[in-house]
Amino acid sequence: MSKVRVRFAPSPTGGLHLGGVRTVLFNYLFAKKHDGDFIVRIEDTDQTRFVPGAEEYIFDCLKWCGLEPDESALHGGPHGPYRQSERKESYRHYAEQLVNDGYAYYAFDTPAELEKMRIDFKTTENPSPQYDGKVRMQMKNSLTLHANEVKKLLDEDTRHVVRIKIPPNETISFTDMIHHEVSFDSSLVDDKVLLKADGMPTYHLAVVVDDYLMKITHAFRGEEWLSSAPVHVLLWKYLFGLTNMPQWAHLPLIMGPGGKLSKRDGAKYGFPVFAMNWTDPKTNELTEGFKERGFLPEAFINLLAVLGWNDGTEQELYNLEELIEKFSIDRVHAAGAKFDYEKAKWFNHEWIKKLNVESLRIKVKDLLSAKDIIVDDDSFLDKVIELVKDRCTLLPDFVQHAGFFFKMPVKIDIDAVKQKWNEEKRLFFEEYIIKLENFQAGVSDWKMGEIERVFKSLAEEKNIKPGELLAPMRIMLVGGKYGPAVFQIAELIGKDETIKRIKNAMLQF
RNA sequence: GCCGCGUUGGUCAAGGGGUUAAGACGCCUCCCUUUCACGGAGGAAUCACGGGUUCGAAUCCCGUACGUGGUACCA
Repeated sequence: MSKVRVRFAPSPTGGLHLGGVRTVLFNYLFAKKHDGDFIVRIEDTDQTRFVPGAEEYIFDCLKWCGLEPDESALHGGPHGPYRQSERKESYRHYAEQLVNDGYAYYAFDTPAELEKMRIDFKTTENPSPQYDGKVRMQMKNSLTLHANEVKKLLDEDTRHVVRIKIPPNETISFTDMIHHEVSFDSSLVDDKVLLKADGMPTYHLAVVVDDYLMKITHAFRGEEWLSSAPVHVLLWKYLFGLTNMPQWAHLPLIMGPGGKLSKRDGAKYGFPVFAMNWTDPKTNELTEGFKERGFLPEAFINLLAVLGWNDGTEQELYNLEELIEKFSIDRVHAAGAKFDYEKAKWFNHEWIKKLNVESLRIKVKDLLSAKDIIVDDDSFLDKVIELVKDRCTLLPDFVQHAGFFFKMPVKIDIDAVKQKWNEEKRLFFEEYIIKLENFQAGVSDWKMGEIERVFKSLAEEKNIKPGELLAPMRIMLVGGKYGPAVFQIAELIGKDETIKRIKNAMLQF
């Protein structure tokens, strides 16, 4: 029985964006679902495109998402190597085999000559002429030149490329797992470059050769590749046989609010487009990632999975195990989807509520300490997290909602109190402080119910509505109009701290 | 321009000949809450258009429009 083997080929040109992560995710889910191998092919050859640090970055992202490739496969597994640079020799071999078999040819045209062709053949009906069956016989290649001349040029090491010779008037069709039957008229496909002048393969050659050598059975990639699929199908036919070709799945594109989701200027959307922070080594420009924005990996994976896929039920929240169990390629949409950041935040909120305290503790602690809020008692932190997590959408929200339990608020929303502040209320709080000071030092006495009872009876005595006093009390303790019940906060931060905060705040009113 | 792929509320979507066309996000109203949330109950809002086929079309077919991708010695 042949085992399922899928591979993800990270594009080394920049950060790992939403579409990229979803492609990996679907690869991963499919592999795990069928108990197969999930491996990575690294395109590290092309000097002009490979960006230093990109490989490590991609693995960091995959690790964060919990989608790491199978180790054994990565490091010298049975069908390695997985680095394109380590296969350099074989691409030339296959390219030459194609030429010898008459399926490809050497082309000696210079960039200037190509440019000239594009101008000469340009018409209104055909604004961008291709190097194809209609023009190839008028170009400088091994089809038009005499054999001797070709040999001479080759011997002289003349710069040349290898191009595939697309046959005329054929219908090239294949079955895509998502789009089903897809077909192309070969006369409309151009003679794509297979081997570049520097000896490096283009994606077209590399992907076919690698998939064959790596024994890939199913290939998932973005829909932007659908147009070049006929070239790949032909290469499979010429090189390894159509029966060995992997099953294709061209995944729908993820779109931004105004159209296609661009990797660049993710800032204009107001939400991240990369999994993790990415610094462009050329420009040193930093693009914020979902991780740093405060997303949980569980939520990130979840929201991406249901963008273009659903299991037919009303379930929307899935963990990785459930996704593996429920995933089915048949239920992946053919249509592209617009990314909705509001819904993305909802997923994160749901996951924060769903996750237990242990999973949140370290993340919250790090966030707080980054704001100089020191947590020395983990069990106290746990209580606080449990208390406030329902009101946190993004992880950094914990700073606002949990910070005041550990540190007196630096900024107090004075304006919210000032207009309604008066001498009566001042008197109330002065007396309340005295009452609070009378609480026994023993912890058992300092309970929210008791603190509240004292508050209310004093308010009644002073003939002030408790509602009038609760708002200032809250602002004194937390700094703003948010957070859990006031007296619960008072209980948690303790007697001394409560009194200290009331005193401190009154000075400012 | 040509080629490919697509089109159910603002967004994600279920539904694949007969449904009052699910559900979720967002938005609005109300309840709960002497804050902010959570939670609960409601509400507004959809089958791109035109032709067929059929007793019957969101669903099948053909056009058109629109969107999107490709049209590189980028992936």
